[in-house]
Amino acid sequence: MARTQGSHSGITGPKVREAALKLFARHGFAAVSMRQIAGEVGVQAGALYNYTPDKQTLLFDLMKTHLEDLLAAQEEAQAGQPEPFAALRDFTRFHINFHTERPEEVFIAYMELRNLSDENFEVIEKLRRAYEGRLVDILKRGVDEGVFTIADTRVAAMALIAMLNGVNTWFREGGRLSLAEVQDIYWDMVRKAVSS
Amino acid sequence: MARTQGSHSGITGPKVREAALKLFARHGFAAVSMRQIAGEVGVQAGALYNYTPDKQTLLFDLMKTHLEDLLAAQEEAQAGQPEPFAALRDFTRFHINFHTERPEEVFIAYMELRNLSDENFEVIEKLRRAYEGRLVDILKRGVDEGVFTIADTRVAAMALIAMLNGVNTWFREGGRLSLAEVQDIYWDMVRKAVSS
DNA sequence: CGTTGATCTGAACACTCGTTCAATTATGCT
DNA sequence: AGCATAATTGAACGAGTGTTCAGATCAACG
Repeated sequence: MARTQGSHSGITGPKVREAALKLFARHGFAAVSMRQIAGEVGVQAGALYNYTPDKQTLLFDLMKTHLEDLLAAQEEAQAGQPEPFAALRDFTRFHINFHTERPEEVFIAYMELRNLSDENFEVIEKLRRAYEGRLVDILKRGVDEGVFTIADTRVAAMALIAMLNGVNTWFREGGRLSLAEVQDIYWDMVRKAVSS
Repeated sequence: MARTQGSHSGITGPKVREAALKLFARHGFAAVSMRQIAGEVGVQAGALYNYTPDKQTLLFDLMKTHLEDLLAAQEEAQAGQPEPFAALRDFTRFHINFHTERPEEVFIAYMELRNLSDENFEVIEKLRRAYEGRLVDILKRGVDEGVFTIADTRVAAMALIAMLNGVNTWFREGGRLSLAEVQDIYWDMVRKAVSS
């Protein structure tokens, strides 16, 4: 046998990425085989190599796309907000929103860093640092304008992002709290943490 | 060949756990083979099965021991601190201290949950929740006594622990900041986050 | 309608995996 | 000193790994 009916790059390509995303998030990169991904797509393992040069690049592309989307979305959400206080509030809400909408991508981007080659790791790390930089900038502006009281902006940025990332470990849509309520609770803590 | 010189359960046993800890933390559970662990110990793969029934139990024991140590150490550090404010300060310092001292155990305990069987996962999750409960209790007492202002104690506990765990992702001994400085910075943020 | 190129199969390659076990040797006890 | 047993080896098991590729088939274009 060979090419199957209805096969098309525009369909199989996204399917491969979706299957990899789901399986990597669920079982971890190392624990998922190319045959499992192929099975999820409905194709033989060899066919995957029309869409990725190898398994690791598949992981890398997922992470890279996710972080680029994150940066682009953050830029749009934040577009021209000069007030540090409002900017921090928007950042907090945006971060929770974006991350709870993509739990699988987030999980992979934070858990599978060690499975990247050195070069790929550098690319991903640079993107992550760029995102952290956005928050650092907001905090610095706030400190300069006397709106925030922060001992160390870099540490504060790391601390706040870690705190916000924590939402993904427990929040489930349809649970005790709505997303809006969670956003309010976290914004309350963030706001107070950077106040005097 | 067979039993080697100097071989002893009291020596090889801990060596196996140390090797597994180091390798699991560095490469991830699924990416580490029993032969790699054995190589690190200086023994053949078969010999490992004198110390663990299987690979997964090896992981489980590492996680269980870590969390039990954490609970015991926290209990001792907190022993009879009735004041919620002082208790939260002590908790913050203790948590940072304990976690930065055991980066490998912490990493494994948070990253390898999905590699546990259902029963093993339940045991670990119960221990983790017990630890979170310690913080929830402190926060609740503080709210009752009017010392803290918190919208949702459970969420606040999760948020604070996530924030404190973040230290492990960037802190390195001998870096720009000392551990004491880091503890002060985080305590400052924690304190403010639960204040009115 | 015929042809070309994209797409997929299925088999194969060369390893690696976790785990078991008979055989063998060192250690600790009497 | 001699013996029981704890500790380890090394080979073996069956299954699974990522990746390659010739050959087969389908889709689309001229």
